[in-house]
Amino acid sequence: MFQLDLKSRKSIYEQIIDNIKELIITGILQTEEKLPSVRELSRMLTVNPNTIQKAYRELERQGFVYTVSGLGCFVSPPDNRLVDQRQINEVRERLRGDIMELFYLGFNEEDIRSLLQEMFEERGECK
Amino acid sequence: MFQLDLKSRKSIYEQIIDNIKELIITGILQTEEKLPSVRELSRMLTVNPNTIQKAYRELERQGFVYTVSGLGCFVSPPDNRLVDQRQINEVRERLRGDIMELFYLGFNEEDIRSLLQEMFEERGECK
Amino acid sequence: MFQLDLKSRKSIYEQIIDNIKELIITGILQTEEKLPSVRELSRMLTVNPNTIQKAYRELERQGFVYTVSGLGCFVSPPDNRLVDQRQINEVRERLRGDIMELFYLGFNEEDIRSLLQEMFEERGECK
Amino acid sequence: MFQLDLKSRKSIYEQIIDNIKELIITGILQTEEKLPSVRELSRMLTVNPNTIQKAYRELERQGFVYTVSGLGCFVSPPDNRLVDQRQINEVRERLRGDIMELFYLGFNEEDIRSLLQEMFEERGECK
DNA sequence: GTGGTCTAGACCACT
DNA sequence: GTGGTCTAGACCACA
Repeated sequence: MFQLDLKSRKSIYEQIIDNIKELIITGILQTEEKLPSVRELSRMLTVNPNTIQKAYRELERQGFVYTVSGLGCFVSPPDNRLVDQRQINEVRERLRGDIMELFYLGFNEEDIRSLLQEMFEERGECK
Repeated sequence: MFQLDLKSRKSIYEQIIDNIKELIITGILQTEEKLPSVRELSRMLTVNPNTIQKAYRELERQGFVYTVSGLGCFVSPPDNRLVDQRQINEVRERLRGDIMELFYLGFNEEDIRSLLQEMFEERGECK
Repeated sequence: MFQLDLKSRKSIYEQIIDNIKELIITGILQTEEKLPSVRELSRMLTVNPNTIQKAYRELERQGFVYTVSGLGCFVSPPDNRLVDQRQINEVRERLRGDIMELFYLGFNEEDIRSLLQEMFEERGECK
Repeated sequence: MFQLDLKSRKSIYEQIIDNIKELIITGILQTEEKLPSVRELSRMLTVNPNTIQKAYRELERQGFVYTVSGLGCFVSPPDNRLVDQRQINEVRERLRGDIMELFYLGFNEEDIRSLLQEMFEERGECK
């Protein structure tokens, strides 16, 4: 399904959230599709079940998945997902900082535009 | 100089790093300019000196400033920046995640491109 | 594990770094082996935990260990070492200074060569 | 005469000591040759005179130079220099650590031997 | 349990 | 004055 990077500074449950989000956003996990159970994913990633639980709970809070007691965890339809302006602003600010840092690292506008294009194409493929 | 957001999930020293980075990248702090001393900034932000020093040390590690013991902390000239591939990859990955999140939040490619253009223009102004 | 020299001019955290580096380089601490936790080593050496953490963080920065929050600190596999030219140059310069000092202290080229050979053999043994 | 590296982690007075030691060891500054006066060197390096003073005093303590009141500071003849076993051991230990670190950074015995040879030749030239 | 952050306050070396 | 190190002790998030 995906790999964790223990060496990363990101905590494990954040990595799980981000990975699953990405699988949903790119459409690899489709609406209403069932996610692996907590215990199953726990075994797959050799990670403490509590950690998986915490990630699932946060994904639910953000509206990406919903849980049916006794059945499991499923991908929400897109319009159930929580989209608030605050979240958009957060992403924008992060994006802004990263763009500035790329400039600082020697990238120019053109470089960044083609980097973006690359990412668009990469997304096109997984969709 | 800048304000801290104590409610932020970012730690204080990270906020300091990001703020100073931005002041340097946008040219508000110029090459060889002296940063406030550890104690001075500590007073300005009412933050413990150790926290400031931690931020300064990390900025030094990343090549944004250099420190002369007994004199203070100064903005590095651009060519002394530590540009290693690892750093670039980190930014790329963050950028990638943000772009994907924007898609999820309802942005399309065109929206993102104009967002980028906005940022380029904003940068043009402060330069 | 090792002893600190409180009379040394080297700071405590530097001594810790150097000692652990040596344990790793000589293979006494093996790849993926867990280092003592911050608090544990703190107790072993009767040194403040902050000081240990500073050492661990620097070792991480240099690529000798990696940290998993909540789990502990582990020896990096050799290929994850951060080998940047800057680091090599630092060692070279130190080496150069030491060689020159040996000349000054009355050693000649042959003396230094056999000193080197001694060190090679010593290393052969611990490997 | 020589350049200081303000970005270095070494303190300024240590850099001055090391540089002058090297000039003496390599013979660029010859026995009985007069060193620049404190004020003169202070201007040359744009460094506080107290810092120069401190470096000269330490060089004197180590036996590299001697001071004649009212006349200046002169290079000592080699046999006046202070050579104690403790000093030799310090250098040896540093050397040992550096060699080990080179191994860790991917150098093998042969690499190190030729590195050494390089340094010998470099020294031959300045002598 | 683990690491990560922060404060308050002390002491030292260097400029 | 400057930065650098260290301690003691607190609180948080994560596994």
